Amino acid sequence: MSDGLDSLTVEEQMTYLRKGAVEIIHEAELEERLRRSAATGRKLRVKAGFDPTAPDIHLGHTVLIRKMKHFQDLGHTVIFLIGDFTGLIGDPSGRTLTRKQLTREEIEANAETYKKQIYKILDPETTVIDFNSRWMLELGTDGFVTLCSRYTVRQILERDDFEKRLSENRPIALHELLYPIVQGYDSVALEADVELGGTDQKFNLLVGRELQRSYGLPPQIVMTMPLLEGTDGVQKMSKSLDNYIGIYDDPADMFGKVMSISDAIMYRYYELATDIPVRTIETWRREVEAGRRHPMELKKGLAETIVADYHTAEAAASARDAFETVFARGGLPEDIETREVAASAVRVRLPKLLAELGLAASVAEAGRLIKSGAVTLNGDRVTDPTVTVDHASPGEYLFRVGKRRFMRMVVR
RNA sequence: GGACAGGUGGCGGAGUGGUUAAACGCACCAGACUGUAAAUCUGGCGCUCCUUGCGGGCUACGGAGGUUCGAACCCUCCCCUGUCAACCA
Repeated sequence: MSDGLDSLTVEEQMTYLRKGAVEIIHEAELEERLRRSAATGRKLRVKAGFDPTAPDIHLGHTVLIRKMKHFQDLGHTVIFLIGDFTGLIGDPSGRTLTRKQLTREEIEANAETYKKQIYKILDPETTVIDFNSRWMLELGTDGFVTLCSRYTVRQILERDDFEKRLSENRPIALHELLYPIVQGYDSVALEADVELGGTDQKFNLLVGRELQRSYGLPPQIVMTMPLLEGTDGVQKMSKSLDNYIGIYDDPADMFGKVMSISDAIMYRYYELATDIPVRTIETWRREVEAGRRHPMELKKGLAETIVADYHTAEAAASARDAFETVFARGGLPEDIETREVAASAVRVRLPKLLAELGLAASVAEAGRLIKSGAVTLNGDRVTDPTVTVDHASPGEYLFRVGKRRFMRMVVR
């Protein structure tokens, strides 16, 4: 899809880059820089920062990464910045306490994980990966103090989060105030032309502008992207809320998770997590509203598109087949995990067995699931938690817990 | 260092000596209804053991001790958070 995009006019490039963005500060500046870039051949330096502690990328992150890709498509330099120094602070949220310091090895390992994932979207040949400890450590304590002198407490406290916590009498650790400064200085060190971030990053991105100005550099253009809601459809997608779709989720999982989102949020996923043009999405939406298209079909299409993006078209097609088999026709998935167990004379109670097989979090939990009718053994619903399973002779058992947990146990 | 307020389950938030594994709400899980959607309704929501019983054991209300037949609740010390005060005495 990157073919021929570098021959677009500046107007066309602007349209391409605007897609999905919440805010661009300022459009005129971006346009000007694109124009100059076209004239001089100097590529824009586009930066986005990532947390070194959480290298598991989910669909929410891809909204930003896709935007990076758009710049890449236009021939600009994209810098994937791993905030290994910033990671010591942790972006202030009021919830996060000081994070544990990662070792060099852990950071390297996480970086590798990142690479594997982002190269599903970004071009491995041209993407620049950098670490902010590179210049932060070099800065030294004295340099850091000097850096801090360029910003005032009042300016930092403008940040909504700080203001809120202050008024609610909740603590703010001193080092949290430094986070925006460090992130802003990254833009100085990298001489960034553009910084991308989620809407929640706006303050930090703007600090970058101020600091660059203070250092006599042209202030970066700030572009914010929406935060994609998680599978619950309400809160932003995040690992800690367990409402995320990881791009490394296996095809069946990924397909199922997409299918579980609400119809209302489906269009947003289409818009932010796929490359399908907005016009097409709008057409579909109207068709659904007019009753000419079934929302479930549209959602299956979404799930298939997303799975294909991070796996393969074949994997996506078979995930769809499996989904239809299991849920539309009440059948069984093809690839049920099988556990082999040696025969023994011991009769094991079902709750304990389910816990041991990993089908329930604990024995107590398994008992509850059984009582609530969530468990079937070889297709028969079991509601008595005292049922035991015979291990004595070879045989095969098929467990189903809830709608989506299956396991086959073979006794030999 | 001082005065005052506060620290309860994933989160919010009741409870202030005795059926309190801890009200209620959110989140979460399961069931029903469906399109594995949403909404709605129902049940559940620390761990473990067994003879599954309004059963036994263990763990839990910032931490450590103590008082008591019995403590989240009272006392002591400690840790943490916030508010006020702080300098011209």
